[in-house]
Amino acid sequence: MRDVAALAGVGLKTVSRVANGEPGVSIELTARVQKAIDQLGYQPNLTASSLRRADGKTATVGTVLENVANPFSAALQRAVEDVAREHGVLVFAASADENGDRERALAASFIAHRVDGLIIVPAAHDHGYLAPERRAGLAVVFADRPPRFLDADAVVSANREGAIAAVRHLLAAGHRRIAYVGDLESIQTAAERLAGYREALAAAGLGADDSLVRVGLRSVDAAAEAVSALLRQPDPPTALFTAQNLITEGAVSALQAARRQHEVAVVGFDDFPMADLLDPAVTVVAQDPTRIGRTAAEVLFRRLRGDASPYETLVVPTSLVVRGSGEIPPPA
Amino acid sequence: MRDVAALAGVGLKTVSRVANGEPGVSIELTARVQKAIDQLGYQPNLTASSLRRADGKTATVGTVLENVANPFSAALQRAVEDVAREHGVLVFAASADENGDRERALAASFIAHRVDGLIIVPAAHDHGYLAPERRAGLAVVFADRPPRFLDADAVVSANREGAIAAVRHLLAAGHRRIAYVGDLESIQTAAERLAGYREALAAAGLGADDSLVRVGLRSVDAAAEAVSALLRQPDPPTALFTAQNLITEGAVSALQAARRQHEVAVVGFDDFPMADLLDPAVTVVAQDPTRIGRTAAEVLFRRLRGDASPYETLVVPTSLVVRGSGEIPPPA
DNA sequence: CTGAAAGCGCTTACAG
DNA sequence: CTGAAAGCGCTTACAG
Repeated sequence: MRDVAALAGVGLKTVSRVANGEPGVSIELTARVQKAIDQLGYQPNLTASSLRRADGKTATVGTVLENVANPFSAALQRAVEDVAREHGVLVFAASADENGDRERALAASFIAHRVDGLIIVPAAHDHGYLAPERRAGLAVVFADRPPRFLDADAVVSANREGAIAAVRHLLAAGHRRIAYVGDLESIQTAAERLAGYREALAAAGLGADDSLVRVGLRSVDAAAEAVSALLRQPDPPTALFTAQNLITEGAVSALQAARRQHEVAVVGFDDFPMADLLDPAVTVVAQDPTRIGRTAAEVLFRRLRGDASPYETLVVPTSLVVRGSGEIPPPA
Repeated sequence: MRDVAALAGVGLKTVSRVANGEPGVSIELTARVQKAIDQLGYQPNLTASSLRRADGKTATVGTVLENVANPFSAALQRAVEDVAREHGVLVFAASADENGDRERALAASFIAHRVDGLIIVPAAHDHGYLAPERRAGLAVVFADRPPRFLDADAVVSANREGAIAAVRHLLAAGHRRIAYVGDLESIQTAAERLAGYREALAAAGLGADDSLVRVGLRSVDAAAEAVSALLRQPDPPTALFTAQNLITEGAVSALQAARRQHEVAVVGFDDFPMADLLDPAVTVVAQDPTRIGRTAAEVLFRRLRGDASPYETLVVPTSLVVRGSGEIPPPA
């Protein structure tokens, strides 16, 4: 910028005005400065300007995802990117892999880089660590799961309602022995889905049968094994509610291995690619990660614009996508 | 930092030394400074330090992907993130959606934010625009596709060889009428795959039959329609080489709709989730986006460390994953 | 071992 | 309309 000013024979401030499109520079000087800019290939340094700028904004935000490589996180990230682009803001992406320490480390790194805001899919179990930063002006929105020990904006799926819809769908097909196959109960969304499952069964007058509940499954293989075991037990389920993506995949794989995919009904929570091309096609309660991401980003930018209304939790509805596997009737 | 120095009763430089873990500060002063840091909740400002620092590095890099939401891009992004983390570097992610102007705009934005390096999956057809920045010290590595009109490092898949392997596999099963269903020929990787297809056929003494080549397909639906049309033509193919992810999905969907998925062989280029759970499971030539991303990032960080050896293009091999659809024999 | 002065590239708050 | 001085939060290059 100094070089541009020297070449154009003007003051530093005049170059700054031209570079930022500020009004009040004569046409003649504007042209001279522009010419010098082009000639030197000058590129403004946003990081320097944000340092001095009154609001201190860097025009960057960070997302802490579960794992960019999984479709849910990727769709959420893309939605955040699209909203950020409308605001001329760049997005850092990072994966915490369900590791609370990693989440904290990533948040700290984002803060050191002075992001304006953070969108976090919680891995940690205590978000109090963000309180001081927030007081210092950082905007934070939680996505997919609510924060703990911190009052903040959050955008989540209707987990309990979605689970209820899934189980009701199986009940309507005539099933009475419906298994729940799910992730760690310590994950808030997983707990909500299990609660929904229990609530739907209770509403139908069915007691809880713990032999039909399998939780704590952390991989496709673990889910497949759990389903295989369920199928082999004395009084097996006639239908499965699989409470998450990878678990649905494991369940389908186990049913195929046992050649029972056309006998045992399945409704999965969360949609996945190719679900409609499987045989049978898989009925799911679909979440809407794009809408979750977009909504979270919109809330974030509202806060950055100064909105100081009370924090709120927005719930994004799920939708039942009927494809075949969930409509298999129980054996006569 | 000024506040910390005041509270600890030391000079600014001493705080700087403690914050950066530089040696040569007495134990006593270190303790006093540390206490002040904790008490004030001081967080160093990386963006300010990089401004003054000798090397000017910001400890950030940017990736311009096709679209974070697709599995290939997402896996690549994740691999870049993992390598960057080892170097204490944060990663911006952005999607160009095959739009060259968007790629340029994103690169310009990253440069304004003073990233140390860029990993680009090319959408533009001329990368000369990066030459001045590179001279100014920016590191750039291209992934998945080579750059044009710019000498630079690139990491790509063995597209031609992979296509040859796919077609040879179908030839070995006895097929003679093998269709090519692919994306825009203007995409360099797509052109390579088509060339590989032609080369493999020629090597088997089979002439080119243009009625079996469908290109320019930009969506799942377009691919499905093209395959439906192929199946209806007078002398239909007995096997399909689908040259990309979404096209394979469309082809499988069209075959299922025609109930011919067990009669017409398919080998796809690029693996996809659930390929092994389809009926028949889909044989593919798998790319390795994780390795592409990791390799590109490693090259980038080598350059940032000062490696000035000649630019090179690294080729990541593909692998044939035999699952069923590619082993269907031609009708007797 | 410690710290005062200068400066990174820019914007702010003025004065002309 | 134009620009010189001060300062954002830090590191560099010194001097003690």
